[in-house]
Amino acid sequence: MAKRVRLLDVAKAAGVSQGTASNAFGKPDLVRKEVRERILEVARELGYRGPHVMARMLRTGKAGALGVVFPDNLEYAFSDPVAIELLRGVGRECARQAVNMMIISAENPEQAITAINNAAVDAFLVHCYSDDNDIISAIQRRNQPLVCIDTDIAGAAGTVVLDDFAGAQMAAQHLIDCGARKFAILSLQANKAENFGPMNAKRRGAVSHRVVRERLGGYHAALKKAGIAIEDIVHIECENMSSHSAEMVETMLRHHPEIDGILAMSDVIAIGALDGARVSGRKVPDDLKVIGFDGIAEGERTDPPLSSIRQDSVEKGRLAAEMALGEADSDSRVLETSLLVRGSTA
Amino acid sequence: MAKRVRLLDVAKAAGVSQGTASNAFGKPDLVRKEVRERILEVARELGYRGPHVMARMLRTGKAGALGVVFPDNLEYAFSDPVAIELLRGVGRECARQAVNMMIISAENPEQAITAINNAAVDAFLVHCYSDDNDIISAIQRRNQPLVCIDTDIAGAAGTVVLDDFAGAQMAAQHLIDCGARKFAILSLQANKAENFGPMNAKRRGAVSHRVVRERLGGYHAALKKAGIAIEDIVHIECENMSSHSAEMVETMLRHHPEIDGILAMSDVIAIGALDGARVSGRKVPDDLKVIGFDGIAEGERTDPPLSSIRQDSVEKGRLAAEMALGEADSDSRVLETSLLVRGSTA
DNA sequence: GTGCAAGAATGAATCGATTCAATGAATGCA
DNA sequence: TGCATTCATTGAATCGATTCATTCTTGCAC
Repeated sequence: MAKRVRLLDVAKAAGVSQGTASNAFGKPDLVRKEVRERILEVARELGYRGPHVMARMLRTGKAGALGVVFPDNLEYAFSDPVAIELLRGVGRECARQAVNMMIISAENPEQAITAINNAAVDAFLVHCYSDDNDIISAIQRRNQPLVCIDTDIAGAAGTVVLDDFAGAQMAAQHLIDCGARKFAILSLQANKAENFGPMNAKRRGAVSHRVVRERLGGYHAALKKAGIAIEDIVHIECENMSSHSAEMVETMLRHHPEIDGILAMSDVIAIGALDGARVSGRKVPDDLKVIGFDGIAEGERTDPPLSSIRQDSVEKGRLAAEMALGEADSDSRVLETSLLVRGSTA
Repeated sequence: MAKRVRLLDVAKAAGVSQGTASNAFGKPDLVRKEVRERILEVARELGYRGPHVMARMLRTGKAGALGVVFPDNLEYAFSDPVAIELLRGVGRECARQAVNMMIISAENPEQAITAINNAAVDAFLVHCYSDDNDIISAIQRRNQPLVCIDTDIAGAAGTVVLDDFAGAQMAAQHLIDCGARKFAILSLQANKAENFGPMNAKRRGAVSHRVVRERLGGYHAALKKAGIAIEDIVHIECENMSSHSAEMVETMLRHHPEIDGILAMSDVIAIGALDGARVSGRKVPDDLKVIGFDGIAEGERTDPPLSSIRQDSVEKGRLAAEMALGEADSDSRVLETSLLVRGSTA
C-alpha cells in the first residue's frame, strides 16, 4: 500500500514551506491567492487527502465532538422515547454548532469506562438516573466539561434537570381533583439493584435516582395534603417497559381491587398500565384514572388517550449540549412541566 | 493553568524510559510487576490522567469509533422510528465491539462535508435514500471503509439493503387478495427535489432513491399481474410524516372517491393515511384497505392495527456496522421481508 | 567458564499536522 | 533616500503518545 501523502510532501512539491501549505488549507486568507491555488493544485495531483484529522486534533487539542454517555445499557437510549427526544435535542445543538456527536457505547460499566477513556471529545454529557460513581469519576478524571441531565452530581460543570417534584405534585393533585382516592404509584427503578415489584418503606427510603426521589416526593406531598396516608398508597417498582408494567398492574389490581387512581412515573409505564387495566376489566377513566409523566407523542394514540405531565425533553437535551459546549449563560437549569389532560383522567 | 502531566514526566519521575512507561499502561505484561506498580503509583502522585487519546490515535491510526452519516437532516434520524431502530442496531454492534458511535451532525450538506472531514473515525456508515453525491464523495476521499444502507453506491466497501421489490410486491398482492381493485400508492420522497403531491409519469421515471424505485417497481409488478393498468393507479408523493400524509389522503379521497386500496411506502405514512381515511368517513378495512411498510411497533396500536411489510431494521443496522468494522464475511447483503396482516386489511 | 535463549528495559524515530517568532519583500509617506 | 508599516512566508518547535531494533540482564545447560 502506498504511503499516505503528507502535508510536507505537498509543501515540498509546491515549493513552499510546510507552514504555508498548512495555511492554504486551514487559513486561506493568510496565503496569497496565487500561491494557495498552486498548493491546492499540487495537492490534488499528488492525491493529498486533506489534513489528517488526528494530527490536527493532537496539535490543536480540539476534537470537534461532544460525548454522550448513557450509563445504563446503551440499547436503552435508542428504545425509550424520552431518551430519543433528548438525543434529538442534543443533535440539534450539535448540528448548530457544527460539532459531531459521539455516543459512548458499552455493554457494561467496565467497558463504558474504557470507552470514555478512548473517546476523543471536547466535553461530556451524561444522562444518568443513578449516581453511578465509577463512570462519573472516569469522566471527571478526564478533566473536561461535564453536564449532567436529570441528576445533580458534585463537581459537574452544569446540570439540567426538571422540576420533577412540582410535576409529580401536579399529577397527583389532578387525580385527586378527578375524584380518585385509592392510589397506586408505579415507580421507575429506584436503585442500581434491580428489584421490581412491590416497594417497601425501606427501599422507598433509599432511592438513589434523583428523578425517582423527586417524583415520589411530589406525589406524596400532594396526597398527604389531601389527607391520604402514605401507608395506604400501593407502591410498585416497574421496569420502564409497557409490557412489564402491564403485568404488574394486572397483578396489582388483583390484590388491590380498590385502586381508583394510578400515578405512573413515565408514559411508557402508564401505557402498559392502560393495557393492564383493560385486561383486568377496568374502564379507564370511569373505574380507574391513570396519569403518566413525560407527555410523549404515543400518548395521543392510546385508548383512551393518556393524560400526563408534559416535559420538553428535546429542549432539555439541546440546553445540556449548549452548556457543555460552553455557549450557555448559566450552569444550572431547572425546566418546568405542565399538565396535559386527556382521556385517561377525564 | 498547570501544564498537563505527560507520559514522559511520569517516566522520568519513576526513573524508567518512556517506552516502559507506555507499556505499563498499554501492555502491562511486558513490564515487570514491580516496575509497573511503581510507574502507576508515580503516575497517580503526579496526577497523570492516562494516555492522551489524540496522541495515541495519531500514533496508532485507530480512532475507535464508527461514523454514522444521515445525509438528510440529522433531526430526521431521531424522529423516524425506522431510523431509530437502525441506530439501535448500529449501537448494539458498536457496543459489542467496544467501538464508539460518532454521529455526524450537520444542518446542511455543505456542513456535513466539513463534519465528515473532521470526524476521527475508522469507518463510515451511510444511510442514504438519495444518491447524494457530494457527501458520498467526501466520504470516499477519506479512503476508509464505507458501508451503505438502503442504497447501493459504486465503490462502497459494503452494502446492506432490503429486498424492497419483493416486499412491495407482497404488499400489493395482499391488497389484491383482500379484494381491493382501485389503488393509490403513497410514495416516499423520490428525489432530492421536494415535490410533494400527485406524481406524474415523468417524475415516476426519474426516481433517484433506490428504496422508492424498488418499492414502486414491486407494487407495479404485482398490480400489473393482476390486470391493473399503471395509468389507473393514483400516485402521491408524501413527506414521511403522518400529519402530512393524512392531509394528502383526505384530498386524494375527495378527488378519487373510488379508491379502495392504499399502498403506503412507510408505516409512518400509512398511519397518517388511517387518520385521513377516518376524517373522510371511510371505514378501514371495509371501505378501504391500507397496508404500510416497515412493521414498526406503533402499528400495533393504531385503530385499526396496521398491516404492513415487516423488516428487521435493527438487524440491518447491526449488520452494516459489523461490515464496516470489518467483521462480516460478505460485503453485500439483502435482507428479506415478511407480510404482517393486521386489522387494516382484514 | 562459555554460549544461548528468554525476558526487560532503553531511547530514538515516528505519526502529521499547527503555531509563532523571525525574516523578507513590498508599499506608503515625508 | 530613509523609515515605518503591512503583508507573506519560513522553519523550527510542539502536541503526546507508541513502536521497534538494540542493548543489557539473568538463568540455565553443557
